[in-house]
Amino acid sequence: MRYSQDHKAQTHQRIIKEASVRFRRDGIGATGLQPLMKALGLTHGGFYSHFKSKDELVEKALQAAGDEVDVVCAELFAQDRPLEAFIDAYLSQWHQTSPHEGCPLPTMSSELGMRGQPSPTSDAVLNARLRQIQDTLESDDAAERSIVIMSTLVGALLLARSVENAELARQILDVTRESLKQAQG
Amino acid sequence: MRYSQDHKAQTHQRIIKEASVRFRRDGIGATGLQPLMKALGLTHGGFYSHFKSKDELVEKALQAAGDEVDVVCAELFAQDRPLEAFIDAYLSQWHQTSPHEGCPLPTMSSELGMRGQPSPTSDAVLNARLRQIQDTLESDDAAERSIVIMSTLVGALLLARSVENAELARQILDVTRESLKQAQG
DNA sequence: TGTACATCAGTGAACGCGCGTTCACTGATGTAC
DNA sequence: TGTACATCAGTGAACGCGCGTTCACTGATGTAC
Repeated sequence: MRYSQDHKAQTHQRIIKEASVRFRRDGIGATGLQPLMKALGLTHGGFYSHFKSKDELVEKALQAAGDEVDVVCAELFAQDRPLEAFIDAYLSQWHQTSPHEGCPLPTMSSELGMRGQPSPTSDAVLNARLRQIQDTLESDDAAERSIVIMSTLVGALLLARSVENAELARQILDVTRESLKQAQG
Repeated sequence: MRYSQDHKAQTHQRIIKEASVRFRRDGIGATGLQPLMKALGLTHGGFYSHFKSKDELVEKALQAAGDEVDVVCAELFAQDRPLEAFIDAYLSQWHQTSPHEGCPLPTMSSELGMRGQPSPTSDAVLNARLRQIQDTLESDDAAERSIVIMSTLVGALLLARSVENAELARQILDVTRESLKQAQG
């Protein structure tokens, strides 16, 4: 059945959005296209009138996750103390327990790194964050500092999420947050 | 056919060793038991006379990877400037390109975190590193510092491995390495 | 020491299942007259 | 404005495949006599 006007574009976006959630929460490999389409009230066969492969969806979903995070970060970096706001948000309890709505780097990077053909989209997401951090720093080693800060944020969130001991998880976030903020003076 | 003496124990260890390599290199989900056993010159049916499930192998393989890394780290921490030696090794080009022989945290953590039932083995691996770092620090916030250092190391390696741009990857490792070493004074 | 038997690590076919992908089809809508 | 037709988003069965797991079986070795 042919649908009205922009119906296809809407469905296209709904698929990307749901994929970006599932890839971040469950992983790329563990996310099936069949359950994904079913969750949207669609049948799996229709998938290929939107994307030519799962790989293409991965690319689009990663990009969408990046864009989503861009919006949130734009607000954070518009605040009084932008870097502190960003660090607080990145290492918040909310971010720890909401991988599906958060930064795709701690969840998807390892799988993306293991794939045969890595995509530049992952680089774009990282570079967007690096540039934002860089712009808040006055020092002449701003580029270098931004890399260290992002590495620390990504590592701390990854570890906090993977650790069984809830107290240790909390400590990783708290300690890292305070250390990074303190380093900014 | 019944094999001699400790033949079973040897096979058991060979399976664990091969799994620890593949889980770190390819990921847990992407590693099939069939190809794994075949690579050892065995048939897949025999797997279950060694382990009761893939999950049990994951646990054992993670532990084995941890033990393996423990040995390497013991040597590093026995050197003159133990923390610098550890940081240099962790963020070395060798470690970047050898996930299958390296620290299981940057490769396996995200998948372990996504599993329903996380295991304490992952915590044990992390805690082993934290304690080693802690013991080299004189400051009274050694515990906190060790957490931040490990977060940074894990994040930097993860990002360096996942990024497409080789120059950016190199920069992530170099910049983070120097920053961490400098922070030690 | 030589023979009969029990053990059990490893074999290989088979189980059901979900995966990504293909494809002939449907039928409500947009378009042309 | 009303009718005939073309479009194509979505359907749902089917494809081959590899997954984790089960199971009846094999046969070289260790053990008992």
